[in-house]
Amino acid sequence: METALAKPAVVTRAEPLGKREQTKLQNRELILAAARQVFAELGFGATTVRDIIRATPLASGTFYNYFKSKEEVYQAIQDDVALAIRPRLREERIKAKTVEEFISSTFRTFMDFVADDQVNFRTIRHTADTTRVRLDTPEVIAGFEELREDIEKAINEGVFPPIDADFLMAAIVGVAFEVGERMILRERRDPAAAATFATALLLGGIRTLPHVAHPAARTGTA
Amino acid sequence: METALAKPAVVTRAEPLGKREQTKLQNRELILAAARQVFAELGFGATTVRDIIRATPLASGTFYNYFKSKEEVYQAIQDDVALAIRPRLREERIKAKTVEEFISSTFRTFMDFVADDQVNFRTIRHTADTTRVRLDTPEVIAGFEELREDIEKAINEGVFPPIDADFLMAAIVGVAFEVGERMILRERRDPAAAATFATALLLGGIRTLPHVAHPAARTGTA
DNA sequence: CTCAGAAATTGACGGCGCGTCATCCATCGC
DNA sequence: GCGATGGATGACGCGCCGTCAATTTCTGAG
Repeated sequence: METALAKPAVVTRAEPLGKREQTKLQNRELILAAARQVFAELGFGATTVRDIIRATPLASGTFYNYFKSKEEVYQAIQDDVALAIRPRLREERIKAKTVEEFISSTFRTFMDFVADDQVNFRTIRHTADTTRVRLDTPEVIAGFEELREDIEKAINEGVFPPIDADFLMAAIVGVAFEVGERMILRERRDPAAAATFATALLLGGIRTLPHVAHPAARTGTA
Repeated sequence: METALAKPAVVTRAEPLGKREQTKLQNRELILAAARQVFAELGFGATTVRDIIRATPLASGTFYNYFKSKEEVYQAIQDDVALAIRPRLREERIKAKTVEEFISSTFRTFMDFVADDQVNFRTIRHTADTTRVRLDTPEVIAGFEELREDIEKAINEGVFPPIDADFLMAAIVGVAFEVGERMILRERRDPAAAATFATALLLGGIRTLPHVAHPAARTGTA
C-alpha cells in the first residue's frame, strides 16, 4: 500500500501541474494499483468495490469520483494493456511484405507480450477455482477489429489471398489466446516455440484456404 | 425451457418415484429454467441469486437446498450442454481414419451445435453491454482434455503426424469458439461454411507443422 | 497575505442482496 | 391413523452498494 507510487521522478520536472491535478492523478493510480493487487488475489468475480477501497487510503465516496464500478476499473487496467500492445502489433503487420511476415510477427509479438505480462494475463483469466474466465474490453475488441482491417488491407494489396478476413481474424485471435494460455501454463515458458507453432499452423492453412468470391469481403460489417 | 430433456418418456409412466423425489426434480428444473431465462436477459455478471429466485415460485431458502450460488447454477447449465455434445464429438473423432476426417468432423459437429444452440452460446457470452465474457466450466474443460487425448491417440496410431498435441488442442478450441462466435453474429448463419473455413485453415497447417521429437509428447501432463 | 468560492474528500446512511436457521408442513413408513 | 423425517419457508443479521450533506483543501483575485 504505502509502496504505491515511487514516482518522484515520474513527473521528472517542468510539470506545471497544480496540486489538485497532481492528487487526482495520484489517486487514480492508487486505485488502479490496489485493484490490480486485489484482482490478482481474489479474481475478478470475487472482488468487491469495497475490497479495492480498503486496499487504498481513500474513502468510499472518493472511489466513485474516479470509477463507477469494478468493471470500469477492470476496463481501465485492460485498456492500458491493450493500448500498449496494439501499436506494436500494428507496426509489425504494416511493414510485413509477405503472409509469413504478417502472421509470424503477429504471433511473436503477442506471445512475447503474454510471456512477460503474465501478471495481467493470468491474474484475470484465473478467476474462481475451477472456472476459467475471459473478459474482452472494448479497447481489446478494437484491437481485433484493427487486425481485421489489416488483413483486408493485405488482401487488397495482394499480400494475402482473397479469403474471409473476418473469420481469419477470429481464428488468429482464438489461436493466439488459447495457445498463449497453454504456453504460460508450462513450466518452461517458451514464447518463441508457441509463436512458431501458431505461425506454422495457420500459414499452411492460409495457402490452401478456399478463395472468397469478392476480395473486399463484406463479411462482418453488418 | 420446457424442452430441457429430449426424453419426454422419462416420467411418462411406471416411475416408482415418491412424491418427494418428484418435487425435488421439478424444483431443480424450475430453478435451472428460471436461471437460463434470467442469464439470457441480464447476462451472467448482472444476475443476482435473488433475480433467479424471483423468477421462480420458490422461497429463497429453497434455492440454497439445490445450489450454493449463481456460479453453481451456471455450471449446471453449461455442463448439461457439454455433456450433450462431448459424446457426439468423441464418436466422430474415434471413427476418423484421416486427419481430414478428424478435423472436419470436429468442426462440423461443433458449428452445427453452436448454430442451433445459440440460446446458450449467445446468452452467456453476451454479458454486459460492451464487455465480452467467456466462462469455461470444469465439464467443458474436460471436453478439451478429451480432445487432446484423442489427438494423442491419433498420433500414436499414425493418423496424425507427431506434433504438439497440447498446442494443437488449444488451437482447435480457440478457432472453434472464435469462428463460431463470428458465425452466429452474421445475418446468414452458415455453420457449414464456418466449419469448412476452420477445417481448411487448420488442415493445411497441420501438414506443414514441425514434427516434434518424441511422438507421445509429454507436453501438458505436468 | 487574506479570503471567498470552487473542487474534491469524507463517512454515515437507506436500500438491498446475501446465506442461515428456527419453524412449519407434507410425505413417508408403519 | 400417527409419529418421524426431509424439505420449504421467509424473517433476520450482516455487509456491500452508491449517494450526498458536511467538511476540508486548494486556487486565484484583490
